[in-house]
Amino acid sequence: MESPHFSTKERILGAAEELFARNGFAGASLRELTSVAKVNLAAVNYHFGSKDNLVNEVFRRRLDELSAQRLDALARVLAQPETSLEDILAAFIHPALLLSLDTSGGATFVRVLARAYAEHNERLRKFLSENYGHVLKEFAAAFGARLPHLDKEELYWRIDIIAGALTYAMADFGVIKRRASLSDKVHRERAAEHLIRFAAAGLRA
Amino acid sequence: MESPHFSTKERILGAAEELFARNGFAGASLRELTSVAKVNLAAVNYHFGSKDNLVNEVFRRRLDELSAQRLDALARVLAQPETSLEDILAAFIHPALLLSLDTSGGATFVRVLARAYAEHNERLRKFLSENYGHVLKEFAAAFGARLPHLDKEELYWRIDIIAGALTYAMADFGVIKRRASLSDKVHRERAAEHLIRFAAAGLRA
DNA sequence: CGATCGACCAAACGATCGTTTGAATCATAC
DNA sequence: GTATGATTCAAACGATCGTTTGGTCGATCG
Repeated sequence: MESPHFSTKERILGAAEELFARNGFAGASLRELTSVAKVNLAAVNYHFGSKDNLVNEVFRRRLDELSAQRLDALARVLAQPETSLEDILAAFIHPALLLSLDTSGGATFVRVLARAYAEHNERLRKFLSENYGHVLKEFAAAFGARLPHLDKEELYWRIDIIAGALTYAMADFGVIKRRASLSDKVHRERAAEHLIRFAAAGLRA
Repeated sequence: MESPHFSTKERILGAAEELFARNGFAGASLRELTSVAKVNLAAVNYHFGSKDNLVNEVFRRRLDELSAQRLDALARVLAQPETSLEDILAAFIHPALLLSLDTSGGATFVRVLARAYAEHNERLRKFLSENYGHVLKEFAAAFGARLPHLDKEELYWRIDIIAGALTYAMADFGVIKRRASLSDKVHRERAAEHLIRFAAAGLRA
């Protein structure tokens, strides 16, 4: 699964990403995880202290860059003379799309992200909120400035729905499978286009 | 939690609904479950055979009626001289809204439903698809007849996004909490209104 | 060379899991 | 009243979980 020239910590993180996506956090055992990573069972506690902290590090490895890319893209479109809702939505969605196209684990991580939304794990939610909550806040402000006809409550509702739909779509949660003739790349790019148009229309309604 | 005049099977189903919503299917142990239900540990295997089958029965208890109500509502709006997208969406969403307002476990069950979407449990997905997949098929046909400008692929994508957003919204997945001044009933009714308008606009785009 | 320290390993720890067992208890029918 | 079948019960089963232990390996340095 993971080439042997990766370090022990990297192999553990890679296997964790894989198994967390497939079986959830509680459903992935350290024994299966260390077996996939080809490391000793005790290596997880040695390098990461505990399984809980391993979960945190799996997120930190990807979210630092994803959040930076999203904020970069947002700043870039806000610097334009005119910024459409579609631009802001693209700034949010495209970095996640790029990550989902990454062949070295990024695609798997997007599914792990969806797991985090779904499981109500209070410890994990706190970690994510404390470390990456400011990203959502900045996007909410950008939307709000361009939707003055929506009061704060209604705006929050719609952003909430968009975040849910995005998570759902990016993680391939749906029952409908892509057509075999379409490559994964094309499949995901179309999903992003649909989602942006869908969300923009919903926000303006 | 559950009044003692309920039968053992009913107390088990009620406690299972509660704990599955809070901790997921794998995360809810039979020991905590039977403790909440005030029944013996062995009662689950005696009355339901296994934990897996208990999960199935928790769904069957609610989904039979929910599916019937959705199909009833769909047939009713399709019998009208003119049927809008909003009508069809309401036929899908309103029964779930009613269930989420039910104070005797229905509200909890909606969160269990969202768990089923989130967890990729193959066994459970197969059970749900085999028993209730025809409902989604009928709604897809109704949408498709009114959206001739969308090819099949695009239509499926949008319905998929709507189903995800609905699941997300109804289960109160979002981080944004409702204002304390709003009652739960008003809160959920507004969510349904927003979702219907949002989804209709997205489908027409 | 011997000492040192981080990395790795097999093995075991205590806890918890779903499930099974066999006896006790209850209601119902004769 | 007593036999019968369904239900409930305490207790234990084997399996698996995250974690810890104590020792071994191997590179680095004085």
